[in-house]
Amino acid sequence: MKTSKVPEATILRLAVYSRYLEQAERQGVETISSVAIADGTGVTSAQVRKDLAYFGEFGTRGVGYNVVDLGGHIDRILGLDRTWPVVLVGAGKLGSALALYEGFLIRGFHIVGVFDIDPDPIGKRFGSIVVLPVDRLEEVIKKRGAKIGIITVPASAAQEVGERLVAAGVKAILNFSPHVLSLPEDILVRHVDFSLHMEVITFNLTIEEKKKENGSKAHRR
Amino acid sequence: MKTSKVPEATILRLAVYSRYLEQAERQGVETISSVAIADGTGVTSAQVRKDLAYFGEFGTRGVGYNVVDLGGHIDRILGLDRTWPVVLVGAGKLGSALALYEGFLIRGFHIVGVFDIDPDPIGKRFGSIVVLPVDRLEEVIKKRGAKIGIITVPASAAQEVGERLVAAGVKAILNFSPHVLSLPEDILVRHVDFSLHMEVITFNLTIEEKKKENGSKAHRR
DNA sequence: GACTGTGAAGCCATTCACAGCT
DNA sequence: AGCTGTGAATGGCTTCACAGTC
Repeated sequence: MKTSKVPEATILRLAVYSRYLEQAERQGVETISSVAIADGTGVTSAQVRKDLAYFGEFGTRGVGYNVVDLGGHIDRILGLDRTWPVVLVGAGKLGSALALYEGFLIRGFHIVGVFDIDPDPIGKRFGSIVVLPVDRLEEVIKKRGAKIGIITVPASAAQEVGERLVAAGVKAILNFSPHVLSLPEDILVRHVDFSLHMEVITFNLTIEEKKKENGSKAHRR
Repeated sequence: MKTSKVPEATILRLAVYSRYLEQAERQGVETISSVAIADGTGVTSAQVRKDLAYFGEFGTRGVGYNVVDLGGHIDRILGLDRTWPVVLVGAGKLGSALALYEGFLIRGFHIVGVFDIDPDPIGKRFGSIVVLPVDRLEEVIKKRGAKIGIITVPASAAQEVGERLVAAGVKAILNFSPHVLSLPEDILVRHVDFSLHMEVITFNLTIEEKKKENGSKAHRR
């Protein structure tokens, strides 16, 4: 019983297709080809068709895909055909930004609880919800049935927070702290580290520079 | 003149090794094996050795790697052996959080300018720097020699901001807006979309649920 | 004996190219 | 003719396994 045979890259692309289809739908497009989706999302048309083929046949040969239809299918595949209650621990700068992040709301991710250990931010409002002390974490997770948690606490507190989330019934965690969580295998953890992106950038910029240096060196002799 | 033959996955892992080595160094470890690095970062030891092999021979057979030494090599490879001036456009919630993000500072990414179109946040201080109007974007980029820009503006403004950054000399962009930028090929753009992570999570949670359903269905008949 | 560095094998994802439908 | 769906070919990354070194 493996988790699935679908590449993660495919899932990420499906999410991108979904956004593109929403846009096409807003523009009143009714039918769309794999080439059009590919152009709009920066992949190849064969890739689009292969990705969709993992889940069924959604198009009509000689015609293309019905935009609304395909969008619905993809959203169902991704689990976006419903709302997901999410709890967030760590009401610092980043936590506050995420609690109010519209991208989450639009896609059905509802922040139903924001928590902090520090008494300072407790009582603050983020939209309709109020920052609570971490003591009430378990209570809220259970009452709201949250299966997803977001961690935006400092590295030192991350592991403990992760364990409490799991103990209270959370099945998946989006971790923005720099600490690498060690949690049971069946818990889905995704680690977001902005510096990692920056480092890919600086690696490439550094290569560019080296190339230029070598170029001028070759020229010189 | 291809950009390089090194897989991006390798670069990302090098960044992770770098963090792990820093930690080992702080703990006073002098020598470390590929197995130890692998265990500490969740990869295989062969992977660690292969990744390093792209750039040279840094270890001693029968012994392992010198922690400080290897860390230095990796940081040089990633371009982390210096500081990088970075400008940030969009002083909203997320922009503020990033402007103060310690993870950047620690790794040598110095935010040397924060800009906004909205007059509201202008004049606000983030640490030592003050939010400026976007008119002064070009001036600051040139004066400080920034090659990296971060975009945290709404989708509607992202494209224009991207173009202005490039026109002023920025070579790489970390884009937090939901808009997919179209910029010259030689500009390195990395798109960060939190919802994408969430969608990978909901896809997997949805699969889990389906599995359980099928399990009980199979049981029932 | 321990551990690195690496060619070869294996595996997985992407691309190709075309048969099949409208 | 146009476009999807897919088996086959390709390409690239990861794992294996071992020769080389300390």
